[in-house]
Amino acid sequence: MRVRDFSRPTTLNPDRLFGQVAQKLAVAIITGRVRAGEVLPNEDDLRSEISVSRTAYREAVKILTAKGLVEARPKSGTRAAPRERWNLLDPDVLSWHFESDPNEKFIRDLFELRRFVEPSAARLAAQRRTSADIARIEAAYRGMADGAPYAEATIRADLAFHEAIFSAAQNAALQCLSSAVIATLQWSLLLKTGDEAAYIESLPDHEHVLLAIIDRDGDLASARMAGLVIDSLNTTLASLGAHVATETGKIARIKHTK
Amino acid sequence: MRVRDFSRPTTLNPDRLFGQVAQKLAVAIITGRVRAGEVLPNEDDLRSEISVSRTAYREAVKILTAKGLVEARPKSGTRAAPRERWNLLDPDVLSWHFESDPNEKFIRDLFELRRFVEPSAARLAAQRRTSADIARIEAAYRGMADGAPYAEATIRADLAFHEAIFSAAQNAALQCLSSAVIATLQWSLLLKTGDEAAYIESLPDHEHVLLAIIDRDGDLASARMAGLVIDSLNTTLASLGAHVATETGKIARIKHTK
DNA sequence: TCTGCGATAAAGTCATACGATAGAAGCGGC
DNA sequence: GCCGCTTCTATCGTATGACTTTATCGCAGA
Repeated sequence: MRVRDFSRPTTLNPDRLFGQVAQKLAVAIITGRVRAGEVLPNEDDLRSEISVSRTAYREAVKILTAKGLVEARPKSGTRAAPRERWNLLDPDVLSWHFESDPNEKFIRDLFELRRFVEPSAARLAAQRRTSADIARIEAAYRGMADGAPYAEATIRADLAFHEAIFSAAQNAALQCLSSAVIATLQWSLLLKTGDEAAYIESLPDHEHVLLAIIDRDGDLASARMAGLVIDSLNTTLASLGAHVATETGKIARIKHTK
Repeated sequence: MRVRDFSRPTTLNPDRLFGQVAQKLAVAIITGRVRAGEVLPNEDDLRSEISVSRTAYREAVKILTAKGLVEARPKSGTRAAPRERWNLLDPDVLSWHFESDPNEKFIRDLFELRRFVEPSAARLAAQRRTSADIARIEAAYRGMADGAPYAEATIRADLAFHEAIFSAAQNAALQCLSSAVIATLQWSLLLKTGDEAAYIESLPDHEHVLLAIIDRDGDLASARMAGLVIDSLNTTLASLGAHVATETGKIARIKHTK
């Protein structure tokens, strides 16, 4: 499944050769086409599919190594790493997940993380926000309210809304999780596309969060954000169920990890 | 400040050349010796300091690119990226932070993250733990209780305790944060070294968390873990204050971001 | 002053070569 | 025939030199 990916192209240069190779390999690993075995088929693959020099190949491997997707041991070969080693929260790794089918367990995990993290971020944002932060969040909210549901600009505004809140929380470590939240949102919006009612109903929730942050009411902002996330999870799971039900052929591919 | 680093050597191969170069560059960036300017002095530096081929240098740069520390653009050169782009939660990036002086703001940020995430992890662990999880957590606790405070084995047991709880939470996304928590703990333990009272007082807290998880009491586990984190933050901040007060020469180097 | 084209610098790509070593295959001794 | 040792090979790591691509900067012309 190839979907629209609105995440900023953080590090991988998609137009550069090593970036393309890295993406190709990463997707093969993440989708499970390559397990914990040798990645060596690529050495032939690069000779057959797209002829690429060893330099470009090695640099692609270095990128994947840095993100924990592969492990290159001195002489025994370059193997795909087990999933526990992957930096699942790395923006690129998350973005590569969009190339594969939705893994329901992983989406649940991400939503769980949102459920824990985003209310706290909203609380901090309420306590620490500057007027500039308010302007950013408010602009994003307007973009959501004014645009047509699921239009590209509207989706971008939705993502910007949540990102601005993380930014206002003034916590560098927390900020790094915003990419994971953005990815979760993208999955969610993608699956819900067409369910305009759910989108419109979520608008007041967003506004309530905004108002609580303006009022510097941390508890309220946290509670409202928690409600927002839970609603989002529920509608997403409903859509996911519908998704699975309609696309019968894909049921088997919805993998629950263990 | 070079300190003991107990984090598993995730990806960087310290014995390999490109790994050493990557570490060298990363530390230079993280400590702030290189700002958002050119990293290009290295091209000469590698010629003067340790003569390293262009291959090894480029692969090191690729690693740093993958972790968001540098941005390489065709003509304008390879620049150190602004801090917002860094993958601060990447295990290697965290481990490289240990090469620099403690940044109080960053430690606070990490503790804030712990404060939000770890109680939730404890709650999930209580709900989902298997008997194998219990065995792991309990073994780690015993290691903490039996060993001498701040001995290497004891510290490892402490880290293992928290990691085992993350593992028991059965959430892949959450699990990725365990490396950040481990890093926070290491800073904390390092700063508190010598304060045996604080360590001994924390033992019952750990045991209470363990018991709540055994009882599958999520609320209790969460609350107790929250208390543990807060206590840890308080004693750490106290030690940090003492640290700053005694090492007068370093006060200026304790940087508050912005 | 603005526009555009070429010079230029740096990253990116390719090809080749050699060294080191882990793991496998082959060989010989018991 | 089984076991241990040697050799052999595959693969990663490193080095080097040449060429390509790209984007910035400055000069020249309108």
